[in-house]
Amino acid sequence: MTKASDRAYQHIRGAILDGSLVPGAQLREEQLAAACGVSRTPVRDALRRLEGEHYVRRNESQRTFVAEWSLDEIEEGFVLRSMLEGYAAARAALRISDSAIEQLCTHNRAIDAAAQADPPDVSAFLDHNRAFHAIVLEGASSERLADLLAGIVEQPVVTRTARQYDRGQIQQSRAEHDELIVAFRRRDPDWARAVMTSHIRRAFHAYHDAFHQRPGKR
Amino acid sequence: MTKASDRAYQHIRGAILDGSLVPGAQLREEQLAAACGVSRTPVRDALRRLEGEHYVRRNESQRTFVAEWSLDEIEEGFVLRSMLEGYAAARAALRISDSAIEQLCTHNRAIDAAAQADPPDVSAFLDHNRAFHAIVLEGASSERLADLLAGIVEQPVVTRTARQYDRGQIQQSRAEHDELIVAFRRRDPDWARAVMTSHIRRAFHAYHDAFHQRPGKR
DNA sequence: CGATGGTTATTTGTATACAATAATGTCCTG
DNA sequence: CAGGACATTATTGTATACAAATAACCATCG
Repeated sequence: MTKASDRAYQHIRGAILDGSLVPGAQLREEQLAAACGVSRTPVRDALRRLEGEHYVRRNESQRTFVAEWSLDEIEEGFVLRSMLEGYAAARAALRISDSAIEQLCTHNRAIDAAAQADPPDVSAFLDHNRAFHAIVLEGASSERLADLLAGIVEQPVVTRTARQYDRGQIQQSRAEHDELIVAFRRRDPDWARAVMTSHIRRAFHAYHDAFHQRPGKR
Repeated sequence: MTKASDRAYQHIRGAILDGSLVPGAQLREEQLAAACGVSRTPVRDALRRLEGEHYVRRNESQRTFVAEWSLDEIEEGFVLRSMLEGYAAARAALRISDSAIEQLCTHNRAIDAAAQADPPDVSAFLDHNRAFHAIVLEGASSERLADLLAGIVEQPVVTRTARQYDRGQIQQSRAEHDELIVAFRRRDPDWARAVMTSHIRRAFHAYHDAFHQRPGKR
């Protein structure tokens, strides 16, 4: 997108991700336009894009709201993500370049460092974790698959989960990444798929524990 | 969407599906606006929507073209569709209502009739086949899944394939649908998934035969 | 007191004018 | 004649005014 419409997109998306726009809140084009310093036209573009990426929803009379997620919908997201990202890992096992595998190692070393920092550097973990998964997806070299996953992965609620990861959970992620790297080195698509599926599945349970079992604890 | 923007969407989408807008053709907003009898604003909305559904693509300088599909991309579409629609069938096996199963039977009887007509009524087959798959997806009761599949299923090239189905292929489809119905009656998600995966996979080979092996024959 | 109808206010949809950017063509120069 | 700078044209992006649709409000009636 170009300048103004991109600015609106970043602004609104950022506000949703950092929680200043809460789920269920109504988004008025004129108000957003004022907040972003642009006119309604690029705001409308941004809202359509955010709707496609499931950050916002529109009701039957075309009014726009920050998306609210039920537990069922969130779990369904994790199931779909594990299926698609597992498939991505399988494809990547057969296609990823050695240099890309090296990059995976680099990011995973950074994740290890983030885990060992005191206190653990969760923000660094999030960044390198994101980069790690992006490289895997890139290695799958399927635009269509990347497109499907783009609409699933970035849920504010999921990001908030990972933000609460403790040292042990970060180390566990790192270990799973390491196993994936070995599967890649062996060019074993079935193994890669299984590791990735399990990795995502574990993330779901981390989310579930954090927000539905014993919220706030541990 | 509302009136004008919906009209533009239908018009452009229809022109792509019936081939009057060929893959690779550039779409100019002003020209489309004139053709649809609306202004550029709703045309822009329609193009964004069609971009999300992969009917059109935009190049790096924001110009829009009718999407072109490589063989690899088409096969990838079939793979993803078999995976997701297989999962939909598995979910549906555990959730679909008896009355929905009855509807599936009705549509499949209509497909049988279409196969036995002389000449086979391919158009009726396409309609009832579409309805059949829609009911399965409905039975899966996952909005998110429905959303992902929406962006994959309706490829002009795929529709063109099915339009060339002969009597035997229609009968084969009907038989696979019947087996799926039995799997639903037994509430067996694994069976349902396997049948659906196989069903889609066969469709891919029908496409491949029709357009890449011996075009026009059989 | 609740429901219903109509009036007002709010919000989104559309058209249009103008600005910005990319593509195209032309003319000069080596 | 090739290549490149510049002017011209084509195309998309943005702002704004107005129209249409929807929701909110209030009064009136049962």
